[in-house]
Amino acid sequence: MASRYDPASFEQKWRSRWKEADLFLTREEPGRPKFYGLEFFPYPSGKGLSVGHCRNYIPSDVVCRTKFMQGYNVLHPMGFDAFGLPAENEAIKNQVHPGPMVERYGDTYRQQMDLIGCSYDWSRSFFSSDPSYYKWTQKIFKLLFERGLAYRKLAAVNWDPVDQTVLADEEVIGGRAERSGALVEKKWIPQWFFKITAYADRLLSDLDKLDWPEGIKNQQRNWIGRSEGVEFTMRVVLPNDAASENPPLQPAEEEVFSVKSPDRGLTMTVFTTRVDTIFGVTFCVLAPEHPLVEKICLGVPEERVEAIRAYQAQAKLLGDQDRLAANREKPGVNTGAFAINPANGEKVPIFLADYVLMTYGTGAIMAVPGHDERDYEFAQAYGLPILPVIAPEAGQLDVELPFPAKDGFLINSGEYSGLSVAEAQLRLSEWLEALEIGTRKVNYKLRDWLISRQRYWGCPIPIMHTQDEEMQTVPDDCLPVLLPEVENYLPPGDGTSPLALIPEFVNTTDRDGRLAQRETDTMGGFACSSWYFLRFADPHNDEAPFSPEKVKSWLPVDCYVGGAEHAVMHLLYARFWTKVLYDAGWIEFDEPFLTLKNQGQVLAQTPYRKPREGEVLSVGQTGIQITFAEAEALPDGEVDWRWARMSKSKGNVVTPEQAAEQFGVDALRVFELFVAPFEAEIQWSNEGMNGIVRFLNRIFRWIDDHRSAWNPNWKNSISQVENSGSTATLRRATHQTIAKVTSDIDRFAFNTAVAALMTYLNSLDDLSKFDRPPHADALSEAIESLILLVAPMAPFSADELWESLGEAGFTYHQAWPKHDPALAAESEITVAVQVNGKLRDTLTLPAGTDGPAMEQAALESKKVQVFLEGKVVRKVIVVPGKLINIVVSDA
RNA sequence: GCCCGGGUGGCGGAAUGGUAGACGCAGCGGACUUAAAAUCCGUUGGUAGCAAUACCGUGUGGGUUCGAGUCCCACCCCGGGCACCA
Repeated sequence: MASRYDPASFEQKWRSRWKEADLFLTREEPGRPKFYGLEFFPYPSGKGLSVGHCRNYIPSDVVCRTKFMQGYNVLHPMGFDAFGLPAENEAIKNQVHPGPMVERYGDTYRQQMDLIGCSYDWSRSFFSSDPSYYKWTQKIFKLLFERGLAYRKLAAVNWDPVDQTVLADEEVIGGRAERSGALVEKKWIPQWFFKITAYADRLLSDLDKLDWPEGIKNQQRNWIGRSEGVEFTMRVVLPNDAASENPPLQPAEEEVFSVKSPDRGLTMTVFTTRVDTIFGVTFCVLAPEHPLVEKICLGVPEERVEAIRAYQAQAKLLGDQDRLAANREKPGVNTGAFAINPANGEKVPIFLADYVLMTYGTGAIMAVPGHDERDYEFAQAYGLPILPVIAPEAGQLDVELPFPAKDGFLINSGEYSGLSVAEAQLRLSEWLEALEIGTRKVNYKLRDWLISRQRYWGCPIPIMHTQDEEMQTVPDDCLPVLLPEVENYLPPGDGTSPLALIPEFVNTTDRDGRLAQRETDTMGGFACSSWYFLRFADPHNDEAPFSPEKVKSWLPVDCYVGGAEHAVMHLLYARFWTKVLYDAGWIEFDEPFLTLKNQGQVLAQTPYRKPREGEVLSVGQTGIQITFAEAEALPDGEVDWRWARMSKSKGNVVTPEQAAEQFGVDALRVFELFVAPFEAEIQWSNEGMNGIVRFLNRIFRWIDDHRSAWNPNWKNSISQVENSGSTATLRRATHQTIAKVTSDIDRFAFNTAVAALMTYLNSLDDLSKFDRPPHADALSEAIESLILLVAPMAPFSADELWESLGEAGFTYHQAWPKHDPALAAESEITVAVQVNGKLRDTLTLPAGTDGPAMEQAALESKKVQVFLEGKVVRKVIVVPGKLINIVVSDA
């Protein structure tokens, strides 16, 4: 009999029974509400799951199990993000083929997820590397291509000279390859992009309708980086170009930067968000690779050209990371050319400097050193004039520069002086527009999504290059373009894809039957994870990526759970694809994830020590991490134990297998739910786990002690039971707990839900203080409620307890308890009595005591009267059922 | 530098503007035991007091309010993200 929590005796039994019964097969009964609970698509690493990863899966599982018991049709699927660089790199390291390797790793994940009791419908599972899945990834690529949202252009990639391979941006940290540690070089290769910038505005504005953590939404807003400003054209004059001294202003052109033939006068277009500072322009800056530089070189003296060329060469060598390094002095070069400020006709020098980026705005700026910190630094370095044109107060002339703030008034700005910044921005933009040299414009920091990888292990891009150098999509009936089975998939090292070395793959025929060559790039892993949540609704469809009806019945995802590290990449890409599919009419919603939750990490005690003589700590490093064996060997005082994120490299990982062995799965689950709020970090501790084991033990014992009272038909007879004494007390506790646990799970407050169950258990033990035990039906209600309320959190124990009552089947199939507010209501209220806001007494009064009666009882209190002596009562605040505050003052 | 979070007992944490510290861990006292473990009961913010009780307490300083951990302003510290985007 189950008299204590002995997981070894029942866990495996229930795991097998759930499997035999296909317990978690998705129910699709008409007439029930639906709930789609999903966790981030994991890449199955060879290291397996730690109890840290479980923090993602357990809470989500609790919600899905609860929703099912509440009568929902629940979709709770799991699959694996198998394509991509992490898998390929690991396979290279192990000298195996990535396909079988990843499948093996996925199986391990699945076993571990089953171990911890996740309620996944495995019949819907897939790997993103399955041809039956990536066929449809290719189909969606074609849709993007056909809608003009996938294009190919020459672009710089991150090249790792040690590993001889291209790296994704996220594999480059601080300019160095994450794995090899080599300085990443720039390499120019034709690349595929998705035109996510076309959706920038919608991706930004639709954030407002999502129930996501504010921090994540903010990160996306920053990443998209919308800014409103003005783009306008400036005339460019060259030193030996006397003819162009005073030509008329040319109208603005459509293109981003307009370059005109020298005989008609050169112009440059700049973008600014601070058109109000236009009178403060003392120079202009072009990005080093700006096309106008070529024209300028034709009209400046030879020594200038040499300096320009030298600077361009130097700038080209620098990787982006070096360029963006903090606190770096700003190098640049004076071109010798000048721009004319349209506001005041002044001639200012044009510089080249790499602090201006060719990839943002027009690649050219008007520099206002008085009101921009970057321009200020540059002006100081090159001895350029710095002029104040905005002051905190109207008319104030002594402004401390740089003054970048936007709340101020114009000075030194001709007829615009005295206006506020906002007013001046409006008037000056209108003026530039009227002159037809400028236009208001919105720019985004967001860049197009670089999708191609010159690597083997990815979804092939379904494009053919014809003999006429056209690009054709592979016809639907030829999909999928299968990834060829090869022995050697190593990158060749020259920046081409390994697929390019396989003639049988490359050579094909185009739609007209002529010879053609396949695209040999593959898609980065983020493409595959941008639609997997749709496939789960209809995972075995071989006619289409999904049937619109099935997607309509399950999507959007009601609750999406994963780590905050995917705040921008995956979540932005998935939103983008969803909007494209919506625009194409494939689906009827344009946001995939209504609610998003980020779980906190799991930290473990990790040993560090102080640096020894001769050891130098790098910036930000506060100690030297040591192994547990080293820590053992050192004297206590020399080891500095800190909380650090669990990771294999730190040697502080606890696996779910270890936790299950030592404490049982249910203890693991309840611990992770209880020890801190869902979003917060938790600290792994064996003492904490022991506390949970104690709690589970007490549940088993209490139910064992009261099993003789169990009446399976209590629901039919309990309404006849007199509700008084210990029976009333018990039923009140039961119904209060049902209410609390239900609402806490609903709001992801699992820690307080567990606490409520612990409180409940304490009150069950207190029942022994009554002379008469509660009625057997009330006890039965308590037994059943307790088992069912813990079931989503500790499902193995719940089923074991349920069976120990003589009941058949699974708690998963029982209806979630409902609370009766009348039974939950307190018969007495505890009222706080304050004098001048300080607590002086608490009174116990019958529930429903009205305000005046409360006030009277408070004034009669002896403890209170002590504080009223010699005072005058000015006012009495009464919060019915809660509190009385008597405001007094000296007489 | 900018943008988000967050500072509450020895520790993890709880608290729709209304009794701060629920619940748990650790500690202390006791019961059971030959003993220990386990279990059970009690106790535990600080200071003073035999006690009743009083005073002080939610990072710091102000403010709003009958009443502030909670709202507002300024600042300090910690964690995370972004970082020359004109």
